[in-house]
Amino acid sequence: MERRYKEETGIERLPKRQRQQRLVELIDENPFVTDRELTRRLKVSIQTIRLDRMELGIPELRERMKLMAERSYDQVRSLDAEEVIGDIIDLQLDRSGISIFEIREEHVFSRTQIARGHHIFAQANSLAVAVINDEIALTASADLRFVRPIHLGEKCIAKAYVRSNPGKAGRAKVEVLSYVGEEMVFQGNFIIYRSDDKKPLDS
Amino acid sequence: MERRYKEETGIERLPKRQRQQRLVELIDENPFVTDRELTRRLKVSIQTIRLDRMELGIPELRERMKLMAERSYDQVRSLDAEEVIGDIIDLQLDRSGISIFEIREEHVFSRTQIARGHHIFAQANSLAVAVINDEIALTASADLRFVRPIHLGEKCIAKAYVRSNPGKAGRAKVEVLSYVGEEMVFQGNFIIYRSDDKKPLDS
DNA sequence: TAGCGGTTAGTACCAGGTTCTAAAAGTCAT
DNA sequence: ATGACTTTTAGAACCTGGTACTAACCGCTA
Repeated sequence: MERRYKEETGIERLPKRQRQQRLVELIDENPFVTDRELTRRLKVSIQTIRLDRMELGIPELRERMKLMAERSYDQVRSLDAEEVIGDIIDLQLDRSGISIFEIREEHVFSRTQIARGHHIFAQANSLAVAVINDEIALTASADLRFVRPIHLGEKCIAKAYVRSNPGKAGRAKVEVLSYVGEEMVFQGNFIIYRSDDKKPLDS
Repeated sequence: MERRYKEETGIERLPKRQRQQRLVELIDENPFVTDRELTRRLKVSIQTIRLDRMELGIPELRERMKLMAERSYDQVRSLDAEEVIGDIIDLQLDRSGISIFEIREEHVFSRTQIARGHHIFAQANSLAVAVINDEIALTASADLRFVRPIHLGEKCIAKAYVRSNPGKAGRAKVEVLSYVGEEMVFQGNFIIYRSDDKKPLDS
């Protein structure tokens, strides 16, 4: 229930609900804040802060830091596995491959909710490199068409087809077509250098 | 100095140097280990563990977690600001722009230390979009050449030039040339849709 | 035998909490 | 104003995972 605090106290306090909301905001914008600091900001006792945290299910500072550390540690470990962007669900080396990539918050322009091009490229490029059956495969050149914008939440399915020189040295041509549902949203033609050639160029 | 412990103790211990090396390994492979756990693994007292940590300059568990949390927090924050990949150091809207991007661990293939193509593309693409003076700018198509591989630690300087339709509706052509030092390492031609046009395509 | 490096033990103290009990203060209906 | 009720505050005991410091001990060697 809302409470009207005595004006005599002269202390500006918020009703419970608003205070708890503010608490969430404060911790959100600085997860490293201690309860003691929060008492200063919210002008209530440390016990109130702690009751609020309990009600809201917000763990203590150390627990928050531990969670962040663990999360980042897991990420670092999986970053190594992230040689490929998107999940490859089918791969026939030197022939074709399919990968799925879901457009999430971090992939879109915040204003428009439209995926940034380099993520779409990254998926296609990764797949093109993966499909080449070679020690080292690097993108030499590419020709891209972004057919229509891809939005937050859409699942982008990339299909790669090796168009030339399968199993042979030098450069391979890979065509990648990306779809959302039935609709083609991206098309790219990649030239990939293979390791047996003398001068790999990139990727 | 090396010590030969009594065999009578029956306890297998390592000389100081090797123990400290092992300590580093253990903390390295699991940064969340407590001193107490380390006493179990290394069969020495907790004081020895702590002396070792001091000598080696390894902070306590909580400090380690805090550092990891802070590091990851900074990353998350910079990801948010990462509407543009690379630091833009010069921008003349509808004319030209320059950005710098340093190739770090997370940008390279671990095996070859060569930057993955999509990062180089991301820098160029971001710059091409940024240089267009419009509400919404999306990549419609692109034509890329990865001239030579870019390695870990190299600073990639991308220069973008608007080639057509400056300030006018429809689509703009942007050429991006990326250099390491004097050497051109990447070249891309982008077609960018501007918001005043009816159907933006991507980026 | 004294000295030295390395190890261990123990105590006091710390931050940043949790858990629990209890009391005080504010609010509302009657 | 009174009693019931929510909300806030206080305080003490306890916890983890340490730091800081003092003191002792062990094994070896000069």
